[in-house]
Amino acid sequence: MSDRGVELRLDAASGLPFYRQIIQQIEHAILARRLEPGDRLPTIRALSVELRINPNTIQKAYAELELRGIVTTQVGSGTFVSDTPIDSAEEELLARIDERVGRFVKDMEELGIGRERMAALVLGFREDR
Amino acid sequence: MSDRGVELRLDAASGLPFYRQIIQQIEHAILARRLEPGDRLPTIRALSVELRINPNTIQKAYAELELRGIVTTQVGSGTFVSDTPIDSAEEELLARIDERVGRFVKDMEELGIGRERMAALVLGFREDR
DNA sequence: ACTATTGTACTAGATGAATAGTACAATGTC
DNA sequence: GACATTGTACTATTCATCTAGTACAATAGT
Repeated sequence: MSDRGVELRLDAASGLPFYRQIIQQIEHAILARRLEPGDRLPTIRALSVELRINPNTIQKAYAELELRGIVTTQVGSGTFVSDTPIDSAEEELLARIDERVGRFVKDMEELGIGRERMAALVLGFREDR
Repeated sequence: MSDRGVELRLDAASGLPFYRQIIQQIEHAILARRLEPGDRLPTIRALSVELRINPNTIQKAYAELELRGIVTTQVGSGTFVSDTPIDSAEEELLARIDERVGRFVKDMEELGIGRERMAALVLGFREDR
């Protein structure tokens, strides 16, 4: 069974709320095949202890993941990666997105731009002339 | 005197606060030479009426622009674009940044990604493995 | 059946930020 | 010098949103 699983790392300074970081990292782990269908996610309580945050915050993340069909939850037994968490069409799209975001972030960081500013630039950009 | 000046357009749905949109758009107008050194910006009150927002919101934007040396304010007469709002080294950098942001936004929009999501992806991206 | 373990629901606190309200100060104009 | 016009300062309200607290419900294991 090896080192299958998620290694969640929260960054309070990132500007992204915890629950959203969790979602993103789990999604990413699935795309990277570090999590596969059927794998069990850490229990809400276990994570809540490990990350030192409230159970509800993780619950919120898991709930959204379930809504998107990425995980399935079974009260009493846990939360599991769905059979087909991401269909292959979507998967390819996500891979492309990830690739572009990575390129962009790297480029911008080389220009000395921090994440927050990148985000602001993206939000405020207008094509107009 | 022509059509020199700014055409500010606020978008409440953009996720960026008004005062920041104002800053960004004025900066952009300067880079695009639609505003030049010495040009007078709309008065706080005039904008407050036109945009239907509180004077203080514009004041906040102008204050930050002044702090950055981009504009100069004279109580009684108004707010003006500084002599050298942006030095040429910085200008080139900003142009490059703008270009990359534009490319990125366009790419992502073609993939069906909205601004908010782009911002979240940027904030949460991790190079790790 | 019992008990522990899992997720769930609901409420409330806390925080932070953006914007608004209102009154003030300085300068320009006549 | 009076008055209008400009920016400024300070406070407070609104608002959203995340996170925490706490108690509940369902399932699994024995």
